[in-house]
Amino acid sequence: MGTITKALELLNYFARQKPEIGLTEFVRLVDRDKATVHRHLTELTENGFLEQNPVTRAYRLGPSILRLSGVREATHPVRSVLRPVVSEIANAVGELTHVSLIHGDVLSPALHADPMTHGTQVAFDESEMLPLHATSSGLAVLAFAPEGMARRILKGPLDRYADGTITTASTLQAMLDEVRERGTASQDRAFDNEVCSQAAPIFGPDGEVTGAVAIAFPTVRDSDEKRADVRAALCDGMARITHQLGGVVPPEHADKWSGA
Amino acid sequence: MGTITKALELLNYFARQKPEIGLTEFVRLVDRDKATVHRHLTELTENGFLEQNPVTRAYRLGPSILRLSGVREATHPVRSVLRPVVSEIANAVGELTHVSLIHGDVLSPALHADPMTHGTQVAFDESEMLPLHATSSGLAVLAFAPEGMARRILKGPLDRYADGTITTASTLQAMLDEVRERGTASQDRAFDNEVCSQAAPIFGPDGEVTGAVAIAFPTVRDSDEKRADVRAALCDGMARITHQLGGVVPPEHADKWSGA
DNA sequence: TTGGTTGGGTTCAATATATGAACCTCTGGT
DNA sequence: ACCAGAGGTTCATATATTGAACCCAACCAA
Repeated sequence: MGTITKALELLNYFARQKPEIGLTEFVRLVDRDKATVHRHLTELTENGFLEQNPVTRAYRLGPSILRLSGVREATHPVRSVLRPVVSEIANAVGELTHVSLIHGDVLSPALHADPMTHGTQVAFDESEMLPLHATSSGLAVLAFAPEGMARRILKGPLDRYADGTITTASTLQAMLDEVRERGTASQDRAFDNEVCSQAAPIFGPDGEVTGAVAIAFPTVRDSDEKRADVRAALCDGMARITHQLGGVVPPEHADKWSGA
Repeated sequence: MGTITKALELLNYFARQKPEIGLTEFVRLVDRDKATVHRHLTELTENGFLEQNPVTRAYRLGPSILRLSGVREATHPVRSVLRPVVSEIANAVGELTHVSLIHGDVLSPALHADPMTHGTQVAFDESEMLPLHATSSGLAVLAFAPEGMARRILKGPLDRYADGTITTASTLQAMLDEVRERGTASQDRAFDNEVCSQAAPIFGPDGEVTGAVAIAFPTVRDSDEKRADVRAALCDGMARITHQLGGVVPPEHADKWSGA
């Protein structure tokens, strides 16, 4: 593993619940030598990717991140383009809606909207990468992904995240066939024991999958009626989002989302 | 210079005008060996900080940037907290308003709002770092910064950016005294030959300067009346922004901005 | 077809660069 | 006064980075 990767990995430990991390804690987290970690941290800090709380000396994400995300938004405005439509879906259904994009063999959350209409809500951590086999977003992606990706995942270890996680290649394969058929993926307690979700794929300019839009809600609010609503919202949403991002729904599959 | 810094520096070459950069172009830009640059680029790509345009194979900023900026926003919401107030100022004055934060010895833009009420407008590049001696934001910061920082800048080379750039330590020193007196900095043709600007400092929790809020407009629209308006907006804005960020205006200076 | 150019990407020996065990310093607790 | 745990530093060692040269594909012109 290269030095660059080692340093960048440090950034992944920051999350909503853990906005600041000290040197020693980092050493425990990544299990590398203190001197090494310290040098990485200072170098990241020098470049503005981290900044130090002057009183606790703990590190937190720095201003360069903001600057770069500004550039990316200005030139490739995924978020700002998506925000209105994702919010609209979230408000219509009344449940947390998020869009995630493929990044290697996991999904990277790009945007989420939470209507906050219920007392309980799904906690969505935008910093957490989503595994493909344990989320409805992942299944939606995999079902329409190129051969190689599905093969890699089917072969690889299928870690268990919650009681309902698919952990065998055969059930995953069967599930993917079903998703390909229906156009949307549905999961209950796959990633978290209290939430279920549905998702639909999003396509890029050449009709290739680039990510997924998903709606997640507490299992306790599940019902046949709700599922139908959610599915309808996703069928509508995936088309709009795909279109917004300059993508096209592959014609051979298009009918799956047009009807309902 | 460490490997990490070399790699991260690559990210700085992306800007609004240059959203995608190919391997060879990078080699020219940074003047390092192609193999080295390539390894850095691939490593950044593997970590999602870059992504490759599948057709041109050129690199652009990747999804991890979005993810991390989401985390930073969730835990340390500078942008979303600032957006309404900055927009409000921009709309009130009718000119481009931006907030920049100190990052080493330069300023890193954090947010800007452009009311787009005029035919011509200042082009603001959120990816460009602002030098302290050649921008009104920089002067506002320097005037209230700790000793050391001002000393470093006064000593260092004062590069010329435009016809009005301050390039001698003595005039800079005089200007800083004046800014400290007035509370706001004003510059004409310091960074760009067609724009002038005014700025006020922003303070952190311990009364230390953390950045500046500035209003920039084409020199052709300059007038005494406009200057007064802008200054008033900044005096109001700096207090609100400082407060929003959990900072306090140092009591010994506070009167400078309260009156007007 | 050939030959030339430009861009992306790869190889492998040489060496510059990252590493880690041990050490230092400061703070807070007892 | 002592200890524990935090952040940070040093310097010999070895490992990971480097760069000249090379390969390949696409494009262009003759």
